[in-house]
Amino acid sequence: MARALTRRFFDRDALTVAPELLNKVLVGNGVAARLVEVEAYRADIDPASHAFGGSTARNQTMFGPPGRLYVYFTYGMHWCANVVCGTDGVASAVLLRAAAPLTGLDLMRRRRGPGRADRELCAGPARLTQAFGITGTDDDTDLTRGPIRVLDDATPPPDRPGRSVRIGLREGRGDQDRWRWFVEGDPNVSRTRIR
DNA sequence: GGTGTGATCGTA
DNA sequence: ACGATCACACCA
Repeated sequence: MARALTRRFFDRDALTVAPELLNKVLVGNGVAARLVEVEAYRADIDPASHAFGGSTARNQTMFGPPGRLYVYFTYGMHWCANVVCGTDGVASAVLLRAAAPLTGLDLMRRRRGPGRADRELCAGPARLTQAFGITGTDDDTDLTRGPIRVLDDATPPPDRPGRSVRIGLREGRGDQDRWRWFVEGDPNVSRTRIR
């Protein structure tokens, strides 16, 4: 029996929430997948965060209540989805980077393009949103109540999750930045190209 | 397995 | 000008 995560779950530091999101189930728009890779972003100490420079029209959602989707458009063609966290007074979020498809694989394949291997459906932040049909219209929707939710089906996060620096960033790297967590050995973890 | 490059446009 | 990316070409 699966329960939707409540606002209380997200009302904590993104660095605490991120590893606990591993193995939770993202469900909505006719599909479901188990989260296997996430990254934390924190505007106060994090030059890589979209909110590092303060509030703008684009990053507004990150300054709002926890448990909402922050969806942004990037590279002129891709959408990426985050869960807003509640770190007090700090715009923070967890980027959903990859998931293992559970149900609705036909629908995912229809959205992603025919002939995709199962492991290519949700292995990457923009692939995941495409497989789920998530776009800018889903920005600021409530993940604890809305059509898209995160479920706890009593599968615990890994005891020893994989951990690394974040992917694709030029800013915000350092010894303190090992804010990417993933399920070690899962074939749906995204290809990691660190620049 | 890996690396290199073009696509494409909102944001700062 | 560049990006919290992807797909495909090509090499190994």
